[in-house]
Amino acid sequence: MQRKTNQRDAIMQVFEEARGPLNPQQVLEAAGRYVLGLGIATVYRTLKALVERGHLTAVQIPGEPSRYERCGKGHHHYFRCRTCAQVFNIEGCPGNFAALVPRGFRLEDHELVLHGLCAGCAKKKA
Amino acid sequence: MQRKTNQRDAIMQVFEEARGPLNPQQVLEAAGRYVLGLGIATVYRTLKALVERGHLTAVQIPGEPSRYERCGKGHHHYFRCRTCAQVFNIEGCPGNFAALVPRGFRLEDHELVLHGLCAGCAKKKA
DNA sequence: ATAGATGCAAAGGGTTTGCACTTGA
DNA sequence: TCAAGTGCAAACCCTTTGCATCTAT
Repeated sequence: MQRKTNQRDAIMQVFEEARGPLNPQQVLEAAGRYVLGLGIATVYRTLKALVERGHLTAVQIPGEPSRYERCGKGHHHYFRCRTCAQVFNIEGCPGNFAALVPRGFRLEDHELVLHGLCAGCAKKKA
Repeated sequence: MQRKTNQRDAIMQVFEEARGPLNPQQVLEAAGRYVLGLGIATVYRTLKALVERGHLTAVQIPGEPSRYERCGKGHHHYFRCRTCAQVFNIEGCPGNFAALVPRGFRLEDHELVLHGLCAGCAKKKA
């Protein structure tokens, strides 16, 4: 991560434009429009490096490959559309889950994923 | 799933004794004590068949292989220990997340995973 | 007897790594 | 110039599949 390259610029640009977390394949397709011949290995290497440098965070949606998004968006959660499989960021957090954990357990963090239909797919279905 | 076999009995027995969802490797290790020579392919095939028959459900903990547990435990969530990586079932559900979803989205389901230290690991650390 | 079930090994899909080539500084 | 960065292909890990063998009925 010492040099500025077209590949890296393209990958970072893609995350600027993203509306939700992206998986490596999506990054390859999107960034590949800026840099022809972009390889999947470069995508993985860049994602990993950006996570280590604190520019991206990994987002795990159960049953899917890792997705990534820019850091600094604050604590939030995700909504995954059952129809189009897109993942959207959700603002806000219902908060305190401490009451759920058994005696002696120490709660440090939580992840919440909502499932359903996004606005677009819900409209199409109606 | 038409015949009764030792392999299948062993695998189902393992789920009777489980305190939380198990991944295929854990099932292989546990069931392998009852049936020597049990193969991983049989585990995967049996898990898949049991899910299709409605005896098991797949549980996805972000960033990990699928885990499985018996159906009929009602709606619940999970707690994953950061130290020992075990996953525990959590009773109860903080409930209504409808307020979080953007206008036009249709909420159908949710998953919640809590992270931290289980009682055993918290005690050791203290 | 015979089709279902199993175990092995090979094949798949996603991710990582080795290595020679390219390129930014 | 020359090491960081890249692309390709091979390697890996987890999961699935093909196939010969075993076994419950």
